[in-house]
Amino acid sequence: MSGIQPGLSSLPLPRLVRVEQLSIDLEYPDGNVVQHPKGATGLEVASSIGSGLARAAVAIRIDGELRDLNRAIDHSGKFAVVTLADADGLHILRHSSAHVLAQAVLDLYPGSTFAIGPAIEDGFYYDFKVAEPFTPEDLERIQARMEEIIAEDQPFTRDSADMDHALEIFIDHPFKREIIANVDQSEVSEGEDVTLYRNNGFVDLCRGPHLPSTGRIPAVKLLRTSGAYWRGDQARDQLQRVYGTSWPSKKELEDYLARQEEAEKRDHRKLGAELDLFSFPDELGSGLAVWHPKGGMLRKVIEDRSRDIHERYGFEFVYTPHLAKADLWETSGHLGYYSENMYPGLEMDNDQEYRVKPMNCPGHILIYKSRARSYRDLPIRLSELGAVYRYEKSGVVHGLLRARGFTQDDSHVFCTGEQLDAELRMHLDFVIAWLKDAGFSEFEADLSTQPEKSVGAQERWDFSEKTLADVLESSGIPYQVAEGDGAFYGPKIDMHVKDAIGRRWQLSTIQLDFTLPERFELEYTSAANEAEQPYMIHCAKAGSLERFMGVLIEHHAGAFPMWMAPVQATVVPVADRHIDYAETVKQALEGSGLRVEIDDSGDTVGDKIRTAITQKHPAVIVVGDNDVEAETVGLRLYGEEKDTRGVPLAEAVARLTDMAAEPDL
RNA sequence: GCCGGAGUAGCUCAGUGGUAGAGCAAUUCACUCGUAAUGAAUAGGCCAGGGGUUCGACUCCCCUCUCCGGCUCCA
Repeated sequence: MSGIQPGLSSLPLPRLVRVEQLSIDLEYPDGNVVQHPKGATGLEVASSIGSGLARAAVAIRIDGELRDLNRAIDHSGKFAVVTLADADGLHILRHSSAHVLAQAVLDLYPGSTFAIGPAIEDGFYYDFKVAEPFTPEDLERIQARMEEIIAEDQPFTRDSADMDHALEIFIDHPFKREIIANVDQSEVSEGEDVTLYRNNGFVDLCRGPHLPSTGRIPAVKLLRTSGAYWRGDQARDQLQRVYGTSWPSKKELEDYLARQEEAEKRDHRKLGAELDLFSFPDELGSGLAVWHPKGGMLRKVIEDRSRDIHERYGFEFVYTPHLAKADLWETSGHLGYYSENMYPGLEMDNDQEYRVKPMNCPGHILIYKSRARSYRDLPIRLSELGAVYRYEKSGVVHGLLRARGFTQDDSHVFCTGEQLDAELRMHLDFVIAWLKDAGFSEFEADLSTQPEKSVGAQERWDFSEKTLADVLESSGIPYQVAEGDGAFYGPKIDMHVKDAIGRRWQLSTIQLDFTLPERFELEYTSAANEAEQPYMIHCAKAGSLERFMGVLIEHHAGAFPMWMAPVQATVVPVADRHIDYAETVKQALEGSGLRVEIDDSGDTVGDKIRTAITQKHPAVIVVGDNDVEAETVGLRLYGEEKDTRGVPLAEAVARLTDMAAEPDL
């Protein structure tokens, strides 16, 4: 591949210092001032201000609008050179890479046709309809052809066509014709019905901008293929999608691939097996997990924490069965609109059908309804670690993140309209406290509002949405409004966290529900002695314990904060004669509530330490002759390469106990 | 559910139309060791399950199950 050299991201960008009638001066951070004539093309500008920038420049921004580098700039001088170091530059790089991909595929597979090929986060893809699905060998062939096209450094040129001409150009490409037919005329410039980009005979429908030429792609790699529906619609053609990534330098490509590998190492399914936390035995069925003792301890710690914090926030604990009569699910409406996700009914002798619960709400509602409620009873806050079963489609099951059986840390609050604001504030506090304690520090919320089809009184929607927005606003948590993205039964806040390697996960959800109180005819008696319908808030702070723990495993890469680690310390006796003392040490630690194991295998010290570190135990305590005599230990903490020897036992216990303390409630 | 890939020892993976292999883990023995792998020996398999082709199938074909990567879905 030819083109740009590494290190461009450090290039100094000029600032505009003077605009006169005939010229523009740009001053570089190093004080160098360069002049060039007004009305020059972006390419000329870039050339006139230094060869480094000329090589780095991929586009130009004029008055905020991105343009191809080789199109003339305007005469205002309000422009900025865009390089691959910019987000816009990267986007252009990836979009241009997608064009090269399409060009390569159309070259190599005559008769194939292409659909869309956008830049996406970290890369790009292109969708094709081909006679045979791509194989891994095809991917290599396509990559090789792409590299040829890049080596040929074909210039990208912009062109436009009227509708009829464009339809003619893409006569053999029905997906393109469909796009052309749907072009929104309000979005194209005057005189150009559609814009096209050409390079060396290849032409694609595109708004641009593009790199000046194919040779400006420094590093590109195809990653995988998959099926994808045309326009995301299951009922339409299934196309072959090719994913790839491209970067400003080979180094950055390699770094990206290394990050992907790092993410793979954190995969909770892999760590779950390595750390002996859980498994998904075939014998149970897809999406059904068993928790092994280590994972079970981790889960117990999290469940205990969940109960403690629920109690602190004023929730009461309830228990509801896993089965209920079909009638209940009829009343709740689940059989009407959720039955695809429900396990089939169990027929009983007396003709009674039972269903396994996919949600906990109806059970909690029955508790509410078990007696008449007064406004004096509200708010009622019920919570349960409730196991639910949902028949997820076979292709979507994904370890703990998408299982068929899972446990929600579910709660339902029933309150009056006046109480809604305070309740929602409490929920948001709760959720943030919970997530922070688990080790997350970056949060983003989505506020999803009323969709087109919805149920419930409009005034309730308006009031609730406003309250949710107020609560979010005063919390200071960054959020975005997902207009129309709410459930049909109510608006909601979804809380996302960023993990240690920057991925975004949705965990907590706080949802209003206007339909269940209606369907179950929930009431309370107001101060005015009138029957009122309560507001109902669903909330899961972790989401599901399984999913939460899956995310935790990936976030911490299996090295949990000490308070949740299933084994907090491993005691390693140097030789068999030290086992008695190791036992003493273990008991001392256990006396302070620590979870401790002794490695009394016949392995060498080095081997035992290796095992403990591989298992990511927070502390390794080595005891030998010196320690027995002096009542000391050798202490080595996870992540530290050096140990500390001769630590008095009492001090080690105190230190570790301190380190293992749960965050304050 | 859809498209593609895969399923061989507990794990990671070789392998071939002619009766199955390695490393790690396990077990046993020796070693008793001071901070990331002590040595030797042993054992371990219905090659995911079922059907077919063949003199012969782990290998080729079909079906099922499970997993992986995506798509779609996650009222």
